[in-house]
Amino acid sequence: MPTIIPDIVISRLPIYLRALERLSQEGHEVTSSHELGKRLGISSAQIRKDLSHFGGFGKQGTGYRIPYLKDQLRQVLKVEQDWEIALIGAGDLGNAVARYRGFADRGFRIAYVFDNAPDKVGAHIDDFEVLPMDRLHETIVHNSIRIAMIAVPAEAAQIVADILVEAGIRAILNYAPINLVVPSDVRVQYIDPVIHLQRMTYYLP
Amino acid sequence: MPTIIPDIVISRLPIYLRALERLSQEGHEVTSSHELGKRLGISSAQIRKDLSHFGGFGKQGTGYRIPYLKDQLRQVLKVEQDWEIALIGAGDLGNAVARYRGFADRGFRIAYVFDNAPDKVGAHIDDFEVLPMDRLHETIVHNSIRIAMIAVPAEAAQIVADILVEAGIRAILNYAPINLVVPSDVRVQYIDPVIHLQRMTYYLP
DNA sequence: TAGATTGTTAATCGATTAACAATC
DNA sequence: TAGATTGTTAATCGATTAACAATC
Repeated sequence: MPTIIPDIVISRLPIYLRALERLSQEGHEVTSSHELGKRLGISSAQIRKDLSHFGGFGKQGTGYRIPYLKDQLRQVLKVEQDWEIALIGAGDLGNAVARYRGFADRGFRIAYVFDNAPDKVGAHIDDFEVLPMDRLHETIVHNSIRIAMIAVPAEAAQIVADILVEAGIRAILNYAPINLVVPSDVRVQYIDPVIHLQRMTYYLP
Repeated sequence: MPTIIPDIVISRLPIYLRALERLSQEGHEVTSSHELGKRLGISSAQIRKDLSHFGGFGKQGTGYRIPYLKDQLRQVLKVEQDWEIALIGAGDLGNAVARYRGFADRGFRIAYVFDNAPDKVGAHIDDFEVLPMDRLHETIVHNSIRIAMIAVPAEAAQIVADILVEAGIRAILNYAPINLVVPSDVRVQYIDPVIHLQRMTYYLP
């Protein structure tokens, strides 16, 4: 697409895609901006507007064919094939992330797990072996990995991020509760449950 | 405060608080909207505007005293004391969440863990015992729990949410990758790593 | 005092919504 | 055809930014 799409639009596409996958599972073949909006608590106008940035995916009178729209969104988001991910940190959280079944079929596959604790290196989590941190750089470079997840303690997160960026990582999902400093062409997303909780307590009596 | 504060402002306050905690740890006593903004990639004007909704926390010429501002933000967000949380789901993810040390000192404490798998009920995760699901309702009511975290498979999440709402839960942090339907006076926040990843792949070449 | 930085106002920018012609 | 729903335009709404007087 020629014009630049607002990031806030991009941020909603995965939500639409997730809802469409759910609708598929429930046996639906077709949906409408109205139905989707009601499920998601979003106005139907916004959904139509968002989708129209990428083309006309629907039909007047009938709505959207779910398999087609899913496919189109996957293409837009570039998740038709699986991206290999490097996971750094094999503690409780890293373990849980490594075992999480939810990445499959949604565009991602954890390919390598790293840690620097001597008692963890060489251990197995399901099918993969925990690799030592000194193999991090070479592994990323060699396998052209573009995405990494950080699941190390806050103190180590920035150091890990620096190595990742240096090795060519361009997208980081950071589970450590600190802000990372990275070059502007590297994207970072944060997962910090406390941030979400604090956002809700404001409204509690 | 009399006027209603935009939710987008509220959503940034926990980020500010986290950054202030970090600055404290690094030994800073004072900061400015400019310094804070540079760290967070937010304009200084926005930070001043956001904070000014709740009062004048700074001093012209010198900026903000960090301990004072932290304190004020904690009060605004209602996280000066710890909220007790019920965690539902003691699988890999539930385990990792239950063991996570990051809730302490940020306003939260996991108080109860539930699961319905016979091999998990009665087991211990650190100091707490996994309770059976049929004790969920009574435990929440009895202890006036207001916040819950859902870490069960997607198929079970809505059923669990219904029980939680019925029992008086008013804020839910949902780790299951589905949209929950709840009454409008119940807040839900979602943690789905795939959503964040898909938001980043759009920008990858 | 001079320099710095706040809190706030007004201007700008951008996102959401309402409405409707097009059309399946 | 009649009913439904899209894609899009224009209007509204809200959020961000720029600028500056106040003042530490």
